Amino acid sequence: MGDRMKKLTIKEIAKMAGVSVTAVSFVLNEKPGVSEDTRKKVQTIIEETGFKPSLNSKRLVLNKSFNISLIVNPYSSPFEDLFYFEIMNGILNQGTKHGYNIVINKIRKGELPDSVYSGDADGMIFMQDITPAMKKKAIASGVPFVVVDTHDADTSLISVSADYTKAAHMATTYLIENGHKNIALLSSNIIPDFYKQTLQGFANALLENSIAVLPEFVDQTAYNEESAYFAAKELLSRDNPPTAILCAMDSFAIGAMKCIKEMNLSVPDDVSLIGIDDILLARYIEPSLTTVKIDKTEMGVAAMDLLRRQISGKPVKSYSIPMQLVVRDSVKKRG
Amino acid sequence: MGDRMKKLTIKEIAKMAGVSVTAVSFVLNEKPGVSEDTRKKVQTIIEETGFKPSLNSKRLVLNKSFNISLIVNPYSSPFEDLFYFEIMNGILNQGTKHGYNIVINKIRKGELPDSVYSGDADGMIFMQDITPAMKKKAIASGVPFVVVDTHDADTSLISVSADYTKAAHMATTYLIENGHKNIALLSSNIIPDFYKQTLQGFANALLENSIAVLPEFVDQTAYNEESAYFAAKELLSRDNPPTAILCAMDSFAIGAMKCIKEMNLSVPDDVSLIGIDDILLARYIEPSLTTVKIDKTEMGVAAMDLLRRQISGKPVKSYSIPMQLVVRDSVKKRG
DNA sequence: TTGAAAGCGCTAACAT
DNA sequence: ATGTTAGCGCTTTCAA
Repeated sequence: MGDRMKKLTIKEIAKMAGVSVTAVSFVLNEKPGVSEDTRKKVQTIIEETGFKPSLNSKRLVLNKSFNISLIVNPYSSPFEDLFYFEIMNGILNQGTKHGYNIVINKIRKGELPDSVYSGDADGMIFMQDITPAMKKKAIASGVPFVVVDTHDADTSLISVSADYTKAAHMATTYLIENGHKNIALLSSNIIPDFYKQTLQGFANALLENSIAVLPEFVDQTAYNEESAYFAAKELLSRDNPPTAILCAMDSFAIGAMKCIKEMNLSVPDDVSLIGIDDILLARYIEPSLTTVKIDKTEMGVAAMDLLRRQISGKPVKSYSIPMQLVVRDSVKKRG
Repeated sequence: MGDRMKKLTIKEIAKMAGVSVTAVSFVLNEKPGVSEDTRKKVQTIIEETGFKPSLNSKRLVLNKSFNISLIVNPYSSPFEDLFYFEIMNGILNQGTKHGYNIVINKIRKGELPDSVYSGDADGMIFMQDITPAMKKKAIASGVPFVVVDTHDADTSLISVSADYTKAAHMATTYLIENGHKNIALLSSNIIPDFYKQTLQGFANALLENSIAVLPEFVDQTAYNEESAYFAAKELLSRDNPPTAILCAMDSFAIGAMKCIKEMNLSVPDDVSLIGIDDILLARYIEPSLTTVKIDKTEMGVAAMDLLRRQISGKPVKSYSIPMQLVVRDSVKKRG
């Protein structure tokens, strides 16, 4: 309340409190160098007036933007968006907690957002793998960054991601434990390392249980729900079709499930399905999807923490997210 | 490329081009007042050096943040988040197009984000209705704002929203056209105006077709998927149960559908279901949900446009989003 | 412990 | 058309 006459600045506050601007600045930033007395006086005035220092000035003088640029790929399917939406929540909470604005930016024409070049980002978080060209640009920009949900084997990049080798291993083992032997893998070669990882986890689990890995049971042609639909059709049209399919992403499982139903087969009675990710939808489809849950909120939190460490010049290491099996209704125990 | 020695500033560029900083500033901002010759010279240097002016300085001198604060409610269910996610996309695209950063903020302890008070937002977009207290604070802040997806009857607020009266009317009419007479409404009284609107659209459609509005067929106790589940159970346990239910939100329909299935009834054979919103999930549940689609991306675009007009001091009027029926599989034609 | 004052990198009013 | 310069509101060095 009170007078809207004069715009409040640190100078005004100083005058009102009868002290120097330096004193006010110190109080605002909780720095030592002012007497208890002065501090009290200033605090009182600040509270009475509801003064909030201008972030813009602070930005200029400190050459810091207090912005974190969250960079998303413009071409992601709704399901992927769903996946990233949860990550965003973690980033947002953790960022706000530490005084950062989270600014959403999309990649346009293969370029980093302008704001990065205008010094308007203290750090960047890339959602999803980035191209080599983008990687180069990111490094050249000199702005600290971390990549979330990467499958890139390049260990020089700081990243937060899930270990899909482990996830695939976990899922496959669960299938085997439930009596399945004819198990297919439905994966994607769009991201080479993703394919490598899922295949490796899948194959290892099979081999550990003395089950052969058959090439005709490994499909790498999926990249979204629809392509997974056709891949599943292919897989199930064989003479000796699999009794279970490991879908490297939940969204693939959704496509596969659609296909199976349309073939008048039943999940899980005829074909069992297991996914990886645990996207929101996994609970709601029918039957609900058994999957390996990757904690996406935690991915966001971890990404933000890693970025903050980088910004303050501390050493950082990439982080791998723990995961766990979520049993629902899409896998059947076989005699 | 080039020397990282000297930090590039407008001053440096001016020196390199052999002109004044004013000239450079004019060129950067595409203002008149420089000769073609000078403009060329400056542009060349800018391109060669890849100079990007500091946004921070610009902010300070123009007393503008170039940030739009997107304020979200921290307590929203995943389905609502889904709804807002699409709106966000529209806001983001339109904002970026006009040089604004979109900063995500959550309401904490009933307070506007700090950044609003620190002059760090040129405008605010509230996702979802705001409380009267928040409304007061928003107005007092002096920062232009628009509310997206409001049901508030207060016309002094600038908002972008869907006309739920119309949506309910549309949905009910469709049910009637399909031979239904015993139709129930499943709505929410959490937001009073939302209830009023949906009820009105529902009742009008009924009355226009000479069908009585029965109080026992109007339920206002839903507010999320779970509560809708119980509300549906109540509705369907009557002696003379409805053959169709209008669910005021798709998420209610999801709860209702679960209930119906668990009662060993079929959608749509025993009970038809229609929703409003067309959230992503509506396509994926089984049976897929017939609903009234509200274009959420367009809501975001419209909100951003309204906000920009406000910021530049132009007159603005609240905007109502067009909608359309999306026929899927949850409504059955009755003899 | 205190305060004066020099910038941070821009924009724009003003003078030339 | 061009250049000079005074700020914008802070932080921080330096002197008192």
